[in-house]
Amino acid sequence: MNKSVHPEGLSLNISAVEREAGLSKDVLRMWERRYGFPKPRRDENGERQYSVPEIAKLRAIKRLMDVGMRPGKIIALSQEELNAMADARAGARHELAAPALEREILALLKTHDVPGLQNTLANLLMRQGLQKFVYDTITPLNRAVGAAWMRGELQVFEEHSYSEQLQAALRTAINAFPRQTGAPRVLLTTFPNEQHGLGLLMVEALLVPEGVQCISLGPQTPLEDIRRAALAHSVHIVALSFSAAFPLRQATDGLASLRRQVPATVQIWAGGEMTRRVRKTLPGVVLLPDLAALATALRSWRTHWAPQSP
Amino acid sequence: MNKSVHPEGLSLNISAVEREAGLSKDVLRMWERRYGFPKPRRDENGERQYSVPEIAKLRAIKRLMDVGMRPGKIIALSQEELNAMADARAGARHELAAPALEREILALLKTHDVPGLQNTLANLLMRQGLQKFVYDTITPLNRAVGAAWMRGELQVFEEHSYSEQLQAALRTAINAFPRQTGAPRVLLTTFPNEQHGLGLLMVEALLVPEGVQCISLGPQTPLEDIRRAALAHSVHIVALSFSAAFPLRQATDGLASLRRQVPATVQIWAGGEMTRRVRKTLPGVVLLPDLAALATALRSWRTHWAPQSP
DNA sequence: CGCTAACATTGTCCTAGACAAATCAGCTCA
DNA sequence: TGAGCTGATTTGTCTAGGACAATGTTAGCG
Repeated sequence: MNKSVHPEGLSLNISAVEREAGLSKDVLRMWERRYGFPKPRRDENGERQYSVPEIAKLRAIKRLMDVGMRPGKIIALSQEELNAMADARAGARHELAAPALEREILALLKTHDVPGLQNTLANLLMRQGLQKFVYDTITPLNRAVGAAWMRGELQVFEEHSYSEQLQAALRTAINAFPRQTGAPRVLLTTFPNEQHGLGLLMVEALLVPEGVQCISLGPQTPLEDIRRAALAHSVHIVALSFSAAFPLRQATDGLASLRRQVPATVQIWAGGEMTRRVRKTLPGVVLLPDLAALATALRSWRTHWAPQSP
Repeated sequence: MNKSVHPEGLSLNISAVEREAGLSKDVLRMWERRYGFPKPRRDENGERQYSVPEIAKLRAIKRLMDVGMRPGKIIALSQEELNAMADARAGARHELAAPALEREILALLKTHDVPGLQNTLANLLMRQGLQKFVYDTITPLNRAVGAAWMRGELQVFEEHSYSEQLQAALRTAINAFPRQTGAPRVLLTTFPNEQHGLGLLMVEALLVPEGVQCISLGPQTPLEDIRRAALAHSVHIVALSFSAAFPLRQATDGLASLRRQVPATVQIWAGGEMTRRVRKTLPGVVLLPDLAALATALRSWRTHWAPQSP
């Protein structure tokens, strides 16, 4: 079964790599066959044992693939070349924005100053207000933390710590708002296999101050239950969040299927990093490639639908 | 609802079933080989197309397996027999007490009254205080919800909704306490493959009012990073939570390994339903089979908090 | 009783081939 | 120029059954 524990840290089996790198077992085996990388050594039972540098490189490749690169083009590159590539992309996109704050937060994370982190986040939240906090602080911060993690500057537990503190802060702020009863009523969740609940919380943080009634199911709801929940709560909108790593195919199939299963009067919104990779338009699904699109979609819903009730 | 579409509603491919039922592709294929169920029809490419009743039965089987049944014993039963089995299990455990509160909450869940649920929870929390709320309300409530889910009285999404509301309430209440700086400092997390974070939140809710400084990493921290985090934060205690279904062996191996990796002066606490199944005593690991044991362990730590054996 | 050893059950990993789906490159035509 | 089409290339998922590791159960022995 799962002997994924790597107590002495030397190597991991294929299941563990699937988890750590986010690449399916099938893909790992296929790359080995086709490209010759990764080429893990085998244990006495002939099972693959991946080394730590191999995993690091796999993560780097995955990360680049998540923003559109194709494996064949980059799999032969060295770790340094991959890092350079990622830096180039990240740098190009937002070198203008003042990274002072980001540097400060990263420093707090690296020195494991949890109270300092809590203070800083709470402070920013108070000063900026919830919505501005999400737009102007969390979004670039997430990017910076993701990039630092990729470069190996952050440990896994430091990233966990960041995520946990942020969620605590957001949750508290959201709950401070009076309970909403207005329209629209929005169902919030993610598909199975999508672990990241932070996106949901960010969406909720943007919607609740607008008087939207949010019903969150947390992450990982089976499709069938999303359908049932949408009907049971008579929601106007079902909003799904997808992180960059989510398999495109699974998302589009699932969205199409969901579209067929809920009444046409119910809108389906799909947001998160992943949606930037979507090429074809999905009929009956509103794509929200960034948070600004969320505000637009809400305004649009209110002008077109608010008078009637579905 | 819109009846014109029953598009693909009639069958799903193996990936979709993996998601919906929570059973891996390997397992689905192996069951077919070994037990002859499920036996999906094949499409024109020879690929498996599972029917809706098959998926329903797979879900029922999975549910029973999560509470310890073995597939070989139940896979041949009919859907009705499976349901009966679930009833028996759920009923047995909880026939004595179905107090008013639990019935009330279940009713709120079944009528999808989210505001009502929020109100009721917030009300209880205020009246009882955080710790008593955890002991006297959440613990029996979790049991009741689990039993109802077993019996098929609750949908997956209703259970998600419960969990989400509860976490929101707890998180807010915890954050309302002033930041702690005292001793002990406790690191909170779970092993990989342990999804359930509610237990962590409950522990935090009990410790924070006692002046304990909690550092939570959320669920699913790799062993190696638990070690690093323990050292980086110089914690006095590492507390881990395990739900009932967690593989015993994986837990004991992991705990033993962790014990070797962190200094002997750092205590390791292991709590959650799973720990009731542990027979042998794990040297250097404090088992907390229930929440009362947590309070005891804390008191014990505080009375002789001089570092133990070198 | 509590322990270990043998046995039964169950899940994961293996190979390697087929083919579907996405993307790219080159072409034609408005 | 650029919009659309076609075919080639790349990439991911599915298939099959065998091997064996991990786990649970039972029997036998102190």
